Amino acid sequence: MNSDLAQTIGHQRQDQSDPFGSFRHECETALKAGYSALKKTWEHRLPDLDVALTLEDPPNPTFGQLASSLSFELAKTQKKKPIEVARTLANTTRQLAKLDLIESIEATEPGYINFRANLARLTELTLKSVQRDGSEYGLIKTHAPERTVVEHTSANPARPIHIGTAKGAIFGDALARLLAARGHNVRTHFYIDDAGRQVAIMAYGYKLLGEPTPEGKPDHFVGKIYSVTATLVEIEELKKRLVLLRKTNASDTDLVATTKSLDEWVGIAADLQSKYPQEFDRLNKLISKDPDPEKSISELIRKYEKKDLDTTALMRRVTQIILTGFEETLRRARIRFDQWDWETDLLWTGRVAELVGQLKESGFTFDQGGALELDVAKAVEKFGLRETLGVSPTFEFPPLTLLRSDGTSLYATRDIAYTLYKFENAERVINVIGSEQSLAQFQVKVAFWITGHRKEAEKFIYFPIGHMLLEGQGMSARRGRYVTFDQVLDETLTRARIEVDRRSPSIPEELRQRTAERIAISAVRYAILSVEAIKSTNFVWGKVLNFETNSAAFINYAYTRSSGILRKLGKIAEPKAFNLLTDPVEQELALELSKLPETFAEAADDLNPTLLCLYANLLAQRFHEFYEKSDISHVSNDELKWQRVALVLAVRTVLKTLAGLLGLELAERM
RNA sequence: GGGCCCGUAGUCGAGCCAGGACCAAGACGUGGGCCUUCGGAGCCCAAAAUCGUGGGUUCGAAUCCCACCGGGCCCGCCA
Repeated sequence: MNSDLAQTIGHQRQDQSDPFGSFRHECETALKAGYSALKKTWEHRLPDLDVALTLEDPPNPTFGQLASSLSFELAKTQKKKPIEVARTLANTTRQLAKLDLIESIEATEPGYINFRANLARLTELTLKSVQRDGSEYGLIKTHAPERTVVEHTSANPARPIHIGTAKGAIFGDALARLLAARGHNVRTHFYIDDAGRQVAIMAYGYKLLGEPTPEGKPDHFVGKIYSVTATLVEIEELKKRLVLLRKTNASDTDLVATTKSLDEWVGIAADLQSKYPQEFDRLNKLISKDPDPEKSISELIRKYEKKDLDTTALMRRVTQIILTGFEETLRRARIRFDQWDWETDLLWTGRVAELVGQLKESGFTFDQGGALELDVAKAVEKFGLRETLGVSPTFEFPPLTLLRSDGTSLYATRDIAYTLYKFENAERVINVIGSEQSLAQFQVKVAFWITGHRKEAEKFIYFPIGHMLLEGQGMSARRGRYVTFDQVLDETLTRARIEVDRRSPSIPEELRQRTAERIAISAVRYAILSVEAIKSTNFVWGKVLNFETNSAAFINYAYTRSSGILRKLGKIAEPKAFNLLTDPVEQELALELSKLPETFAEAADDLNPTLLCLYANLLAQRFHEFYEKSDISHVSNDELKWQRVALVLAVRTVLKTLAGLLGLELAERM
């Protein structure tokens, strides 16, 4: 454990229970006392060590629940064998320790000091804590709450959300949930990139068609128009360029490349035509009437930036249609946003211009053919940022174009202004964005340094999302080789429904559907969250749709089984104590429950929801083991029965907490 | 050419930041068991790993450092 985390745990509020943390604290105190005592008696000087850092999880329960490797460290200076040091240290520590949660302290080969927990006491403490704190159990609050903005998803508003973007949405949403539960003031933002070319193309096509009322899901409807329009316009442009190239006797390589690109687009057009024949033919006719589609589109962009009334109305209208569809999809996935930020608002409010002005004054810009460039490399050297940014001494920072020669801004420029904007009401900003943006995110940081926003530069966190492969291949939006988030949710739901129908035919129809919905959304979210965000994920239908092997179903099943127990019992009573839970499966289960606070704090502070997926899986596993071995409804000893019921209730409480953090939905029956 | 990320059983994937009992968690798949007990979407057992390769640091390396190899991505007056 690092010192930050140790400190975090050490500074926990008194009123928040952390059973395993209390055990850890006892071990630390004992070890510190033992070590100080030893320092006074030994001839060789002992170093000042943070003994808390030497405590670790032993590989298996026979070595206790915590172990210290301190003796290995000391053996060096003492010129003794680690095991000898360990024996002496263990003896001293044992004498000075208050043995409450600690059962025993022993030295073992080759030199560890093992701390065995008093599992009876720990079980009791844990169950009391869960009973007392209820749904707040485990959600220990940070001692340094921060106003935090989490920007995520920010899908291009020109086509439906695909599964790659969905990964960012799910991680971003889980991060926001974790941080909020940790006590931070969290706001989620969606960045609407409406100033770019794609929205203009979409609006262009939409207007040509006479602004039809969407049929079916709005984002799919307008997205279709975008794809067709973009393809047709691109083909027009390539044809024009080819004519020009021939006229000017251009090089063969240029001709070949352009021809090849044209062929590719014609292929894509053929696909689109067969998929959407009506829209394709109509748009094809309409666009061919326009002498210069490219010019029409550029004009839309220019007018929109200037907030021309008619253009603005059109652009906002069509973007809003897409966003309505986005919201519908995101709502299905239990993802919500506090704020939707329009990129064009940054332009209209003058924030982008202001930023460019500041950068110009800094002296780190230069002119290149009328365009304004930011000398990123120079700034990196001037401020000595290589180490701060964690890049090697030979990293070449290319300059960043801030303004085109016609004076209009670029996406990167607006993104810097946007991130600064997010800091206006936050101390920390987390950008959940695809890993391909890493250079761009570096540039944002450098721009912060240049404009004197050093505090912001430190508190600006780039959370990269690794690529999503589709059945082993890269996805391609333009080739139509991608899966939409809606498709994934639909397919998973269909499959979940079949499973529920098969396994629980007695449940009423309406409830079966609701159950299937819960299982489906949980399956998708868990499948994404259980693999670290940075890793590229291979999306395989068979895997997401397989509930028999899916961990979300496994976790839910633990919950369902607990429901079954309670249902069978009918009514329950409070136990007098927790002293009869002595079976290893019971104590292992309680031990797992005792670790929620530490696991949660680490997951939230390290921005690592995957950690909680693993924890949830482990807890479910412990519960299933308990379920197999430990009977409840048939035991004749009532006190034992109610004690076991209390354990079951605690598991249910923690499973619900975990579900809330990860955005899973638990079904009572499945 | 420069850089960033990833590389752990047939497959997927924890552990790496904060080195320690690692003959490496868990899962899928494979082989074998368990339904007169609260729901078998489960439990138990078994086989399966040169931790990409080679050096180095260390009492100790999957973990830190260096080099190399493989895969992905970025280096636009695109977004």
